[in-house]
Amino acid sequence: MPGGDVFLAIASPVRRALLDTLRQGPAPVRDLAADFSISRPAVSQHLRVLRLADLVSESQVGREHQYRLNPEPLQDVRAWVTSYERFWKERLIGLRDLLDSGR
Amino acid sequence: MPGGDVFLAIASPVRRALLDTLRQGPAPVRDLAADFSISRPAVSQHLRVLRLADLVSESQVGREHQYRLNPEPLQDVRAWVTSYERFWKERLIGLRDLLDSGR
DNA sequence: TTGACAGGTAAGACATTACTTACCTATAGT
DNA sequence: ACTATAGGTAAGTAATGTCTTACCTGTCAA
Repeated sequence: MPGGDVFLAIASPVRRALLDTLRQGPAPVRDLAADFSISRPAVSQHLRVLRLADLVSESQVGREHQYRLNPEPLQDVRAWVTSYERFWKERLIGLRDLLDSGR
Repeated sequence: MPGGDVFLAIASPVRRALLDTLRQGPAPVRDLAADFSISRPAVSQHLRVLRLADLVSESQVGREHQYRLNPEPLQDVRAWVTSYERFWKERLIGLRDLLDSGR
C-alpha cells in the first residue's frame, strides 16, 4: 500500500484518465486498456503506480483482475491545494478592489 | 504563461516547497535557494517549470528577480480532486454503516 | 571603472519514466 | 487435454527530468 507518492501518481494524464474511468465502477484491465492507444502492459504498469500510491485496489475475480478506485489518498492533495485557497481569494478581492477603484 | 502542466509542476516536492515558501510573500531567488541543499541553478530550473505552469510570476527589481506566487492554476487541481469528493464520502458513509451494523 | 552580487542559460552526467515486444502463469471454455 | 483469454513481468530502448559545473549578462557599490 505505501511507498508511492500521490502527487507523482496523478502527474500523468494517462493515470488521471484511468482514475476518471474507475469512477464509473470497478473494471478489469482489459476494459481499462481499451480506452487508450498504448499497449496493455503499459496500462498494467500505470496501474502498478496507482496501486503503490494506494489510489486503486486490485482483486482477482476468476481470471480477471478488478481494479477499484480508492480516492482517500487524494485528500492529501486536496488538503495541500486548499491551503492555497485564501491566497487566490485574496487575489480576486484585490482585483475586484482594483476594478472598483477605476470606476 | 501557458505550455506547462500544473499537475506535473506540483509533482516535485522541491517545487511544492518553493510554492509553500512563496506563500509568505514574494522572494528573490537567493532567498528561495537558501532553503534547499541543491544548487542555485537547480532552483532556477524548478522556478522555470513553475513559471511555465503559471504558478509563479517573475519581476525584476534592481538586480533581484522577485518571484511571486500565483495560485490560480491550482484551481484546476482542486476542481479535479474535488470531483472525487463524493466518492470518498460515500466510502466513509459505507464504513460508518458497517460500524453501526456491528454495534 | 573595477569588483562583488544576482541570477539565467548551456552542456553534460546520471537517474527515472514510459513505452515497446516477448514471455510467462493462471483460468475458462470446448 | 487443448486453446483462447486475462494480465503480470522482464528486458531493452528512447525520452525526460534533475542535478552539477562553467559561463554569461546585468546591476549595485566603492
